[in-house]
Amino acid sequence: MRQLLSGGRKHGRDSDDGANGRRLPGRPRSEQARQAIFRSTLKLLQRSSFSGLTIEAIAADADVGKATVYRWWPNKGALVVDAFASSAEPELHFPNTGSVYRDMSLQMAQFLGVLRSPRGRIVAALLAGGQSDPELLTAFRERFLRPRREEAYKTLRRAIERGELPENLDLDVVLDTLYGAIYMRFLIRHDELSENYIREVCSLVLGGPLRKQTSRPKLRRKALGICATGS
Amino acid sequence: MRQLLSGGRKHGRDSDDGANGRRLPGRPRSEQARQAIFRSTLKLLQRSSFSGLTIEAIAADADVGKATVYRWWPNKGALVVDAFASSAEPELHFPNTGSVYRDMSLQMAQFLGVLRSPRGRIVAALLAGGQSDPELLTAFRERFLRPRREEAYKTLRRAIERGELPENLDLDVVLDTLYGAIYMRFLIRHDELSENYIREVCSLVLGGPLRKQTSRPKLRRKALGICATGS
Amino acid sequence: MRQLLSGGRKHGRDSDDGANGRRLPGRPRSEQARQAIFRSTLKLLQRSSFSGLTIEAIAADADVGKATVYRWWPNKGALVVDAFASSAEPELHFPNTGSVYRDMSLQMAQFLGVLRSPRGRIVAALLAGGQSDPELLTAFRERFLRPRREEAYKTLRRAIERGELPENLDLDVVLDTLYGAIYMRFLIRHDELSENYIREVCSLVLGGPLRKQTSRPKLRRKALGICATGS
Amino acid sequence: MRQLLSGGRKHGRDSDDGANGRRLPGRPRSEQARQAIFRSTLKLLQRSSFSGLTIEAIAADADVGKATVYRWWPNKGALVVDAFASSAEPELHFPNTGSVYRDMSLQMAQFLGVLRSPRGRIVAALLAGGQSDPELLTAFRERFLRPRREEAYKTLRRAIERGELPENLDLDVVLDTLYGAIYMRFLIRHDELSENYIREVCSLVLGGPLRKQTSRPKLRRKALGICATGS
DNA sequence: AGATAAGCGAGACGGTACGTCCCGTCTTCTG
DNA sequence: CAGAAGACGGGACGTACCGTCTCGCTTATCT
Repeated sequence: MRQLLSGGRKHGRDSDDGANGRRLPGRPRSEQARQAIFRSTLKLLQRSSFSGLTIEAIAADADVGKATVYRWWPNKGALVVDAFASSAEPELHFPNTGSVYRDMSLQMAQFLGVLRSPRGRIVAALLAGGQSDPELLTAFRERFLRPRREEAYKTLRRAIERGELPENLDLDVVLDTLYGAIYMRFLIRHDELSENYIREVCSLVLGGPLRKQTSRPKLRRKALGICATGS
Repeated sequence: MRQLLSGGRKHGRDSDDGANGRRLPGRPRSEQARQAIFRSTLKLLQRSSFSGLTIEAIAADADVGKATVYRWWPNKGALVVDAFASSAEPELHFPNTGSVYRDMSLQMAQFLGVLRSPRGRIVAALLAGGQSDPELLTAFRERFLRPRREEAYKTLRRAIERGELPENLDLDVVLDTLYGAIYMRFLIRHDELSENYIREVCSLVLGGPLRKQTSRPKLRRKALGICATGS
Repeated sequence: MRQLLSGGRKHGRDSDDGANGRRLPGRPRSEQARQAIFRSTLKLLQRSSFSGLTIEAIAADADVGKATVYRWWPNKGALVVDAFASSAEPELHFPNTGSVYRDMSLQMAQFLGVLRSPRGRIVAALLAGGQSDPELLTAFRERFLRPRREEAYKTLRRAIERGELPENLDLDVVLDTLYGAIYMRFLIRHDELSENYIREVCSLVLGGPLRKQTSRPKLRRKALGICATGS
Repeated sequence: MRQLLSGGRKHGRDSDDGANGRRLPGRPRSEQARQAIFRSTLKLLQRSSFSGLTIEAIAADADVGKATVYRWWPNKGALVVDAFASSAEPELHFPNTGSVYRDMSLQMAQFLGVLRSPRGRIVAALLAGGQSDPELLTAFRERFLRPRREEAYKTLRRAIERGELPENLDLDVVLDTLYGAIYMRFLIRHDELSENYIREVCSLVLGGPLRKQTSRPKLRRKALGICATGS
């Protein structure tokens, strides 16, 4: 996962921190340039789409030679995913409230916040670009999706231990159903993507909180309770 | 909605079928060229991605002047969506089996078939392109999504009338949850997109068929039945 | 010379004036369109160069179908030369003052007036276009140059008869030397093209008028001494 | 005058030969590409006219990117004039025989040789193109015409010092009359452009050589009689 | 009067070249 | 040896005209 899409140059990050602590000869990589490139990438990506973003523009905006970009990233996708990862890491953790419904809907609401922020454009750009660049998609999965999913597993397993969810549940199916509902409205934009929508999705998939039951009793009873036992 | 993304030329389709039956002066649009362009677009799109597809290549493949393409479609996206819609219309209908679960899962399996076929690339291309071109996304929604959704509403309403689903159900939430699960795995490709996955999603969201109960009794009872009553 | 560059259609000009006086069936050529095309051609040529002039623009400006232009003129050059000839005929005649110097310099001054007028652009355009289109050059010679040259021969022969010029003079050499001096400054634009320049050229080639002698005594005395005193 | 029509890029010719001898950073301009472009330009110009010449064809023939052409020359004319100047510099000098007539007619015959060679097409192309592109014409004057004219002045001044020509002669008028006669027949092509024509023009304007008098006695006697006998 | 014929405007057609943009690579000098 | 600068061959962009074509309509002569 490390350096997923980056080039394998001499002075790249992670290359000189071996046990010996020796550095290679020659000028070391400019951390300043690296960050300027990230900054410009994210900045430009908020104005244009993935396909409208050009290395030329990034290099110009970052006051950096085009070759410096190509030296460290093999293509646009690798750079974008790196820039995204470098900026998005610390957010989006799962709470532990003692209720799956609350844990999941809170985290999904956080995620919704990200999608609505300027960084939402970047997520869209990554997924768009990933449709024609498998490595970009891989990077998105490894660097963004997987870390969150690991946490989500824990949240769901806690719910199973508490008895809130059945034991033989396929966690991936649950998570893809929950998050798929978000991604769908985010990517296709055919309907409102609101906190209330998230609550309804969670209710539908996880069973809602007590106060929700009165408003949707029939679905639960009919679709799953009675139907299940009575027929 | 008609001619959503097409140029506003004189001899466009739908322009001469008014009540008067008169044609405009000037050479009429070449239906032959139009179809050759569609054919080449779909053909090339199965080999390359949306961004790798070029108008130049389409025109060359269709033995058509580049200007003829630009005369009728303002951009690549408009052309692709038109070509896709012209080829995808007649499929993907909903059966009426008397069971929501069966109706929905059958149609979703059909849809899965499309996504797995060469035309799946086109759906991916449209959604990717749509992230930077709102009109493309609009066209996708109007020409592809909406017709299917109208049918889906009917299917769900039949289920409500039969008492399979509760009356105050938000149909859009149900549909986005079901199809979002498909789109998510289709676009992010992090996990298998199989008929079995579809069945599990339908079970989770709609409640499974009778024969499925034995295999997943706990989920239903725990997640929704017992949980609902017990908490 | 007739219809030098025009196409050979049925209803073209000069086609129905045969002995029989019969017209062909079918709609006759529109004289109105013909003149509108000429008008637009000359108008547009004053703004742009020959190569910058387009049939498309002429047709649009003349409110005429592009095919109507192509029906009657095989190419841009033919049209331009036709338009020019239709507008320039009546000018540029030679006076008969009894002095070659005066006859020639007066006519050359008239010509200078044409070159300085908006029509000068057209002469330049014709000669420029003629460098890559032999027919255009031929048309320029036949329709514009030759008629004037015929008159010029007469003027020079009168001078020979009067004894102003020697008998075995090559008239073409004299005329090309005189007019070449004008064309050179007109086309290369390296120096002033004034009435005074014309007088000096005439003096140099033909011998100047008596009153010019004081200002340029040595050249005159040497080059044309006897001539000057003898006439 | 230097770089008359060339673009103002960093690594253009003449840009690094300052006193310091330092080069600018960045890849230097490819001399190889420059010469290949010139070669192809001249080669193609001998087959087609100025307007038929395309940058696209030049770039293809020179195995060079189209952008490389546009990087250094703003338009076709600038390129053509540059290519022409780079190939025509060393010729067309004036002899010093002790006779204006001989000096001028010899040089004019050399010039005639150029006009008749494949390079003649280029001169025609330049003057044609120059009618719609003032900069092209300027370049032609500065790079081609002026150097020759400087030499011509010296030739004529020598003649004045020798007493062959009068002192107050307007040299430009003489030269434009002589060369105008050539340019006129070259550009309009209405009559033969031969060495004999040149001799006749020189005789007419400068007074012929002694041995020429027998062949054209009347003109000479009248026009230049005294001069001829008195010298 | 009707048939036949040709010109008219409009405007779409397959093409070609335009001049621009960016690609990803390269070559050079500077730090 | 990295970095900036910037030129390189390449290729697609979207536009402008080319000269041709197919329309519906108009204006004539010929039967």
